[in-house]
Amino acid sequence: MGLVGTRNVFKTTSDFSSMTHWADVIAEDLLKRGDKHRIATGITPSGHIHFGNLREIIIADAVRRAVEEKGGKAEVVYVADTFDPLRRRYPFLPEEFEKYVGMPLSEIPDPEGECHENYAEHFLQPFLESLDVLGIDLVVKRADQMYKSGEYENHIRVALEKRDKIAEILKEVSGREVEKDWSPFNPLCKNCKRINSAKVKGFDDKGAYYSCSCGYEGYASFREGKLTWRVDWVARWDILRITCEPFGKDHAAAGGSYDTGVRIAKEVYGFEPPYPIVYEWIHLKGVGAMKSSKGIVVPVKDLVEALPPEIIKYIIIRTKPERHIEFDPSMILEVFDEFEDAYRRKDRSVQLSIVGDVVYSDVSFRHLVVVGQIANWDLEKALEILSRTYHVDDTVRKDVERRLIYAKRWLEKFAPENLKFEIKKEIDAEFSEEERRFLRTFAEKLEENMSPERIHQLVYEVARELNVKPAKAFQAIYKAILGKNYGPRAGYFIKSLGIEWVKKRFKKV
RNA sequence: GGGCUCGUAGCUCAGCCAGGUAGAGCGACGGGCUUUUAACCCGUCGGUCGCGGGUUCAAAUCCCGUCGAGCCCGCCA
Repeated sequence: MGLVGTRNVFKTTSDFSSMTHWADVIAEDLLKRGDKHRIATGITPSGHIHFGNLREIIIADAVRRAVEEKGGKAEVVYVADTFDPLRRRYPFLPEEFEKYVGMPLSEIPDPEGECHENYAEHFLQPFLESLDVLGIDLVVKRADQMYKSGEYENHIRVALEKRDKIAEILKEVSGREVEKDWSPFNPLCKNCKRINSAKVKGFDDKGAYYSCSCGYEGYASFREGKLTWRVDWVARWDILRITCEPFGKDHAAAGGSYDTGVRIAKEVYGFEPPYPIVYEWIHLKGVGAMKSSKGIVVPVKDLVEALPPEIIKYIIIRTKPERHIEFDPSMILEVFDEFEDAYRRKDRSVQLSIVGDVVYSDVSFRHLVVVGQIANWDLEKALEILSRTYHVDDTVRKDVERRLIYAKRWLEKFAPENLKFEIKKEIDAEFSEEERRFLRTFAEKLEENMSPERIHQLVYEVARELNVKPAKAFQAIYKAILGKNYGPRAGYFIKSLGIEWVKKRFKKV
């Protein structure tokens, strides 16, 4: 079977929209070039890694899956730019961090105490844990370790030897002339520990002589410094044998780092640059693009705690990379609806989003939010409630067990207030004579075996009988149970609470 | 100055790559049932496909131009 068989399977499913999914289009393109691929991603851990950053990784993962499903081999590599200098003291950093500006992130202490080995790890670790939850398999490389272990040595030497050629390309492509004493290699100063302040004065085949703005003059081996970004990126492609890389549109601008990278790859190092996937930014509704530097951010960690992984991935995968995403945390419930609907249609974006062997039942997330609150988040209780309206089999049980937790966290973190309720232990409201009469009569007529629909109907019947407005009747019911005058659909709600309990409660008013 | 993306129903978007005279969801409106956790069902309304040219028997779709919106070109994805 192999390739052709696999391909046909997905033809039929994705044909629902009569359009091939972007990840499949890219995968097909890649497979025309070869059947083994390595997809690179890279994020600088200079601050909280956020939802916007995540887009790059999820795109890479989706493409990897598409390539594999079509019979190719692929893996995702994540290079953390841990050797980049701290550009400036960000607003979230303590004042004393001023002194670390210019030093590599891997050489600076954890900004929040001793919890991690260094600055970079502090932001990197939680992100990597989140990726694990998202079911994204990748090879993690840390730039500082790559440099320190000598993986870059040859490429640094070549860059220094061909310094003029690189300068020429930079000028031709970007239109910017580099300074006379420019060098593609930035030594790490032994004295001030900064990686962006030393000028290269000369080099041999093991290292470079430099003079730093701090006054120090010395010699750095090719393991004690890094290449400037535009060259670093290209060297990385070559060292790691990268065939494909998603990157933000900033790098894609004409004369930007991808453009110069293409020429440096071909003319300096002599290899074919990777297949580019340019993607747009994720905007926070009403706020603008997410920027670590501006503090406009939804940290990946928060997201992963409150939303099932497939939903997070779906938000990104259903949208073509080149389109920007308007992310509105308050509207997430609609995304759940859409996802559940797409799940039933076996939508391609859903296939690419699902982690492992997760199977959905017919219980909607919306429903779980209500049931969970009634059951006070107790799984068995929730299942018991559900069993009144669903056939609870193993699939439902397993699904509810997993998603109930998310329903709870989502409710706490993102849900609008009007979806939240709490069953009062004791009646906690004032009632008019009319309301009392209604509740008592209603309680008397309520019978154990009534269906939710029947109960709902009964509200109207009793209200009519007593000449009470239905709206008043419902309000009385919610006041007696929740202490508010609105709540979940009454019939179903009462059934879920247990007829006996409700009868008793209403008689007490 | 250069580049990218977008402009299709009130809103969010699909359709464009491989042209065949417009789709979905939501909303609105009407009804099923005289508000009940964004309840469900049925139905209706709703678009000069930003604008102007060109190619074609045929253009939302291809080409050229133009306007508008957003964004990127200091290593901020």
